[in-house]
Amino acid sequence: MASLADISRRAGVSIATASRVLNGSSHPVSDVTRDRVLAAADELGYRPSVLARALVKRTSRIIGVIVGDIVDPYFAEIARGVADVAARAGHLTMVCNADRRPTSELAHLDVLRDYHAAGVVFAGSGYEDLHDAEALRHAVDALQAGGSAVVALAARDLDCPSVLVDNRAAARDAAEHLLELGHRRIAFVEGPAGLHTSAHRLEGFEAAMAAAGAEPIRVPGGFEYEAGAAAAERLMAAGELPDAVLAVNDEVAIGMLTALRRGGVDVPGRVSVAGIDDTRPARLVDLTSVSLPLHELGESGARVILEGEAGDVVLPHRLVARGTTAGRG
Amino acid sequence: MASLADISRRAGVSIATASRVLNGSSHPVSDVTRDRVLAAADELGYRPSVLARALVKRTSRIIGVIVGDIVDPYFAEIARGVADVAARAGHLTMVCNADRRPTSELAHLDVLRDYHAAGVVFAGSGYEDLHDAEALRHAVDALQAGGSAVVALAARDLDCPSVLVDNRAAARDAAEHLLELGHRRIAFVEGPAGLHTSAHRLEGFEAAMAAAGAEPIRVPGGFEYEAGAAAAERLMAAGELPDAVLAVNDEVAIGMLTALRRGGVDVPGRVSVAGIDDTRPARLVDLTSVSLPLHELGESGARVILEGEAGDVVLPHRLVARGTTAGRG
DNA sequence: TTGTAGGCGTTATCAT
DNA sequence: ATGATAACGCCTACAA
Repeated sequence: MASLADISRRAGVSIATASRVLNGSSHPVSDVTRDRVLAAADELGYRPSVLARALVKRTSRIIGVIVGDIVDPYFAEIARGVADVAARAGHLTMVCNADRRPTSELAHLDVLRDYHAAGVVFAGSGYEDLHDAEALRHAVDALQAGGSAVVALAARDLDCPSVLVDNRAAARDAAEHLLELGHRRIAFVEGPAGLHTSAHRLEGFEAAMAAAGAEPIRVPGGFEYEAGAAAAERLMAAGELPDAVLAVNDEVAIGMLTALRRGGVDVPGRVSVAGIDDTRPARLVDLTSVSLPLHELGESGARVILEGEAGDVVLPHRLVARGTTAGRG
Repeated sequence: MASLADISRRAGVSIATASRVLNGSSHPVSDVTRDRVLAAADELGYRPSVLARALVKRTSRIIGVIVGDIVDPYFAEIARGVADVAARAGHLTMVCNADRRPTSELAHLDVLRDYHAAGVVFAGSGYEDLHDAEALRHAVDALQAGGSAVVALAARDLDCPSVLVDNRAAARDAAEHLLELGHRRIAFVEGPAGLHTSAHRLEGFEAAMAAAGAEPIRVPGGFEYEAGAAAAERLMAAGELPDAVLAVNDEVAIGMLTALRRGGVDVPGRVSVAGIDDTRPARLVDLTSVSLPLHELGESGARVILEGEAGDVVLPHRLVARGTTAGRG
């Protein structure tokens, strides 16, 4: 609460001088005055007002991360990546939970703009056919016009740099792994409808199947455990189980795996199961998955904001074969 | 970017008047001028500057939630609870990841203070013997002196209201469930050392065991999957398996469960496994657990900040018996 | 090298 | 009912 005025008074200098030494200005200041100011600031426990500073400089050291679901480990890992480099640069990162609702994203963007955020990171994928698409683009424009940097870490119809992973290739690699193990009847548990990521992963799967001349089986799903479990029930109820199943993400794969085993189905003996993302739970249950550089994604995102690093990059992924996939008996 | 000055000019009124109608002041304003101002604001797309406002009012509509680990579903659920009621009141909630490091907590508290946060919620437990305890208390004092409300959702050595769950009772209930099933040799996988929550849950377990005249077995652990898996390995390597194991939380229980089954141990046939928290993954793997009102905890926390609701409350929990615990064959 | 002064966008006090 | 105007705390030309 000690302000620059307090410091200047105590140090016997003008506010301007105090300001100059206290904010690393390049403006020359004699060593003696500098020391006096520093001493005064120290004694009074001076803390610059970020509010006042943001008001005049029109930018703050805040980075917003818009995530689709804060409980999803996928986003949590990305958020940590952002926070790590942001913190190192003295920036604060705030994780905003959009609950996969565009209107909620919009609300967060407004707030971020209000606070003159240094930048905002879109961690999740956008919707293919979006009613609020226009509004979203406007919000992003406004943000950028206000000096905030914007970066997307997944496919979005936004005019901003991006750091991505190749979801089609990731799904294709997983499918090919299953095919190489000798499986032909492979089911794909789809993600939420309308999401780019869902569509891309499905495309990758179908491409691999088509190339192998195998018949793809599609099962509706989602992004959460329950969806995987429900898909498993459906598969088991249908009587004829597939040789293998690839899920749109790890959570769904684990839901599938668990329900299958609970239903007495031997995994990987009878059916192989694989996921995508390679989040922490995947490693726990020894799930075959495609490892995505989630943390790096976040780090890179923060860097394009903080250091103006070039965007439009695609980071590499790699398949990690574990205990839930095996060759045909 | 349209400021009050712009509006007042366009509406042909003073800045003061424009301000009065635009911020729901109780100061009387004639209907005609009000309409003119409203119209001008609308045409110019006026948005009040939260920064300027916070600067003069010395308070902002930000609520900070300090979590120990953003990947932990326990915290995610609490954060959602806070965000839900905060959003309804037009407040923004920012989730701050402290990585279970007091120094990190301190840093976040500083920022929150800088922004004159309306309040801060400590979602996680404090440390029993903390080097930074003094600093933390100071930070909280400063926060409160600055007008921010503070509330703790777990045991902390802080001078602030709290909304809690009874961790001792929760662990005791779980242990009693195991005892009632006829188990005698029960192991407890402990949480991270030095954390209040860890200590309380251990106490509850030991109290139940003592009351039943059973010999408690303690196994070091942590809060994550890996700790549970490691504990399982240790147990299996030791040769003689316990009848049942209670883990300090669900993640550890699931790590235990998975490792046990992978090691060929029948759960719950040979050994029963239970956790505490009842987070989403627990329901997935059909884990017996103690259900804590995590979301409500967050909601209540937000309410004591927003509505000055009385603190120092203890919310009820309840045991949920599922498929990982069974009576002795 | 140091100081003066205007401005950032609001709110609030005091006149009118 | 309306309007000046002084804060709030800081930065930054422009002067000296």
